[in-house]
Amino acid sequence: MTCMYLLYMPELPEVETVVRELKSLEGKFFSRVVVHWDRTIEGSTVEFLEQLRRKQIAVVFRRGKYICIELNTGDRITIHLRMTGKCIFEPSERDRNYSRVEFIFSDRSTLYFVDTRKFGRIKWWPKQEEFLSQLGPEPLESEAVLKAFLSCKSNREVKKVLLDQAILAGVGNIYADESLFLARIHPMMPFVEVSRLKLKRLAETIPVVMRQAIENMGTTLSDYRNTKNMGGENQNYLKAYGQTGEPCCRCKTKIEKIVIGQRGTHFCPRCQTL
DNA sequence: CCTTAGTCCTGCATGC
DNA sequence: TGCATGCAGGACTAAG
Repeated sequence: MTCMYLLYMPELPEVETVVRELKSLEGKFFSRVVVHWDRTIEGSTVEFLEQLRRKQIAVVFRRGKYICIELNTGDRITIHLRMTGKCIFEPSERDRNYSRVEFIFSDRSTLYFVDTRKFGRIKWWPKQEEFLSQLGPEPLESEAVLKAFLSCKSNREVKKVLLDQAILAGVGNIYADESLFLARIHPMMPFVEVSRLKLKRLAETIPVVMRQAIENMGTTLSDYRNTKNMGGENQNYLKAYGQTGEPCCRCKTKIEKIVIGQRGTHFCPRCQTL
């Protein structure tokens, strides 16, 4: 048994789990913000700090894979965790070495943005600016997903379409593989060639996969932790992702791993045919 | 319009 | 044991 080194990718369910905890920030005032790694802030860090100065948080919500923080001024802040980003109130010793931004509030509580690989991004959006307008619909209702599919005429592989945030907002590598496995669609299949029946099946599957993962507080493979530094449970329910060489739960054929668009893709070659 | 490759980053795994 | 190398990847950008 080889020890698999798996990365964590915060997708919609992981971000949703974090956002639910970050709701505790609503009503708090920024007291001091410290930026340790400048590139974490998109745009001008000086302006970022200026715009947050003494402002109050009104609402915390999620859009796709973005954590959204709306201020009383109507301006917003987005946090994208990318690969290894974490929002933590009580960092471990190790976490402290990778703390990129710290938000200190007037009640003396502190939110640490910890990010080993420095891919995560935090951005301030003025009230009047168009906000995350390039994102597709949320993949939590099968009707919305089917509608998005039916208006998509892409010739790209179905897996690539699922990862395209402009088509659906929030699906990432893990849940794309899981959804395609459950819907029995080969990830390499050109999207336009997927039958109407299979598209309908996929549209019904994705929200189920997402909701189940939210219920399980997300998938923890290596780095994912919620704000209390605890992992989720959904990794125990994965049927395709990270199961390379393991028997398919339906037909016992070994799960294979291929690369599509520079991303590891797991599927059952018997259940998911071209 | 499309698709592909490169970029950012670092820890961990592998190989010699 | 130690050191070099390569791999992973979300979103963006540049090139073809």
